Amino acid sequence: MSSTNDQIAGLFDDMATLLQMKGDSIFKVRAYQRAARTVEQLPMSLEKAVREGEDLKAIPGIGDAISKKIQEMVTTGRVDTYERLKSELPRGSLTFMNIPGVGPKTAVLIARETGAGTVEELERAILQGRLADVPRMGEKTAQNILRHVRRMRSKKSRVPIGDALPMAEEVISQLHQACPGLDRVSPAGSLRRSKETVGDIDIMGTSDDPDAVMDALVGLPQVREVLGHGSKKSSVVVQSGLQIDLRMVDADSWGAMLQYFTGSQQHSILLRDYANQRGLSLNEYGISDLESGALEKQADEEGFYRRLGLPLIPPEIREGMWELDLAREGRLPRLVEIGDLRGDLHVHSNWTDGADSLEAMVQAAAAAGLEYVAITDRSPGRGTSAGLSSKDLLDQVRTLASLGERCGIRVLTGCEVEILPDGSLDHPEDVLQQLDIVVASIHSALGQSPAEMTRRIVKAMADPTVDIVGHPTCRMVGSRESEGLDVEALFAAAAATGTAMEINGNPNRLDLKDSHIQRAVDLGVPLAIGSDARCIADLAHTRFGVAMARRGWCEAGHVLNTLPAPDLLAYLGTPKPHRRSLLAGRG
DNA sequence: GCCGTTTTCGGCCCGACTGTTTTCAGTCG
Repeated sequence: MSSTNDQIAGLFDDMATLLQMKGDSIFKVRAYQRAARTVEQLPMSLEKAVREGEDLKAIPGIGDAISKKIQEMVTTGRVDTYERLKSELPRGSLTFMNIPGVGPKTAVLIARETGAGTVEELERAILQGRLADVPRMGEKTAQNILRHVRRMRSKKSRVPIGDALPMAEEVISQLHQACPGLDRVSPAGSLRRSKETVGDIDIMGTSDDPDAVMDALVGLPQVREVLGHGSKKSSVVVQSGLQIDLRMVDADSWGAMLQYFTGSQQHSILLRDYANQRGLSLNEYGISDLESGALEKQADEEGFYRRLGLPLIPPEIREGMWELDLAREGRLPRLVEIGDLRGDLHVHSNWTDGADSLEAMVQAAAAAGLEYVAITDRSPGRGTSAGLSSKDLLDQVRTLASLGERCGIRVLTGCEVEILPDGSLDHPEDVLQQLDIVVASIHSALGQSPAEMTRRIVKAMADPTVDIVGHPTCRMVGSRESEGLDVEALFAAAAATGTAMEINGNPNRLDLKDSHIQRAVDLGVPLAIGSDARCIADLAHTRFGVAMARRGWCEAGHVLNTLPAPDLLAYLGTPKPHRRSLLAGRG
């Protein structure tokens, strides 16, 4: 029997809900919710941790009872308490919790009183007027539920950051154009924390004339529906189906507001608890003294944390894990920034499946201020997309010789070589040896078992010519997860052989993902942030790679392409097992 | 159910909004 961390997190979320439906202690409910959030983000597999007898109680928010339930889930595939709780409540209760505005109390009430077990049955009950008759309901509530059920159907669930961030940036730029009085403005919520997908877009701003900004938002051409239009908060749905919430706040509370609406909720709970212990109380306007009740407004976020005796905690790690403990001890890492990247180590051209020429890509990389760029076109592979034969690759190497000088950037010759199903590489060793850098990746035979995949990648890492494993887990955001792949084994091999793992910035991949990056950092695995660009515009995808790296607590010193060009070349010129010391200790 | 520079017991984040209420429960972020 096996259970993934996500399944265990889902179980704890459901348990929290069921306990709440039963009217159990809200603190017990919150304990399960916290455990769910923690498990979801854990950098290592709980199943493996249980098998190896590790102490789960060292994990924040996991104590005696929950640790036993994790063991039960991993060893038997089910948790008795959960099954029992579920059987005590009416069918449909958990389902109705997915309807916005319907919480545990309402979900049980409508399941019990209407007898509905599915959303379709509930919809029929509402149309027949059977919900409005239920005590504590009413016509208005019934119609609201109906509206939400119908909107739920047309709304897509979560949107990748690669779509959401540009959309938010466009809206912000449109608002600036329309409203000269718009002063501060920033994304908040999960978008500001750079989660790989977001449920909606939160934007906050300050202005002398907030109404004008709100009017501008609801009047934007891409707005499909206006859900709310006030002077403090407005909500719209844009063409793509994504919801955008805009809040206009007073400038003197900007810091407290931004902190509050950035979350995460778990981070807020821990921070407020921390403040309470120091005689302070936090809300979205500022910080008040518990005794006197006097409120100090906070105009900027740094001051907000400083008032609590803490350094500014970067939004990307505000997830209620270890960030508060480390902040208190002054041991927060200095997370890698986009400006730390000196080059891009994964770029394609129209010699294979890219859209732009070698020269155009190199020029664009130079214009972006990079010191170096590696051209890494695909090998023939077994797939349909045309890769470069070994002969064409060597032609490309000769073509590149003069290009860098003309464009004012160091050009590294390279390739993205396919790791064949047996773990061998798709170019002969003597060809690969002539390149500055080799990225080895998998695009074919994805149907192999996770164990075969693991062996295949580990074998490729043993090859002395392989510098980086590209998109190492072959995941695709929202559609294909790397379940079963032995990431621990990959990282162990990477550390042992001195092979770097890529953080692929293509927003459809984001591979490694945040929790894997965190684990890689812990294990001292070298990392490389690459755009995997296929056209000039894609070069900017490194910013998504950096965002994921930051969520993975990654510092500049962990990342290969923060090295200046001469240091990187010296690194690549050193035999793999001896490279580690050249990167370690930086940043 | 978790947790401890006041504690192994007694605490546990905070405010806004909504609808159905005669003073508040439920939901959300």
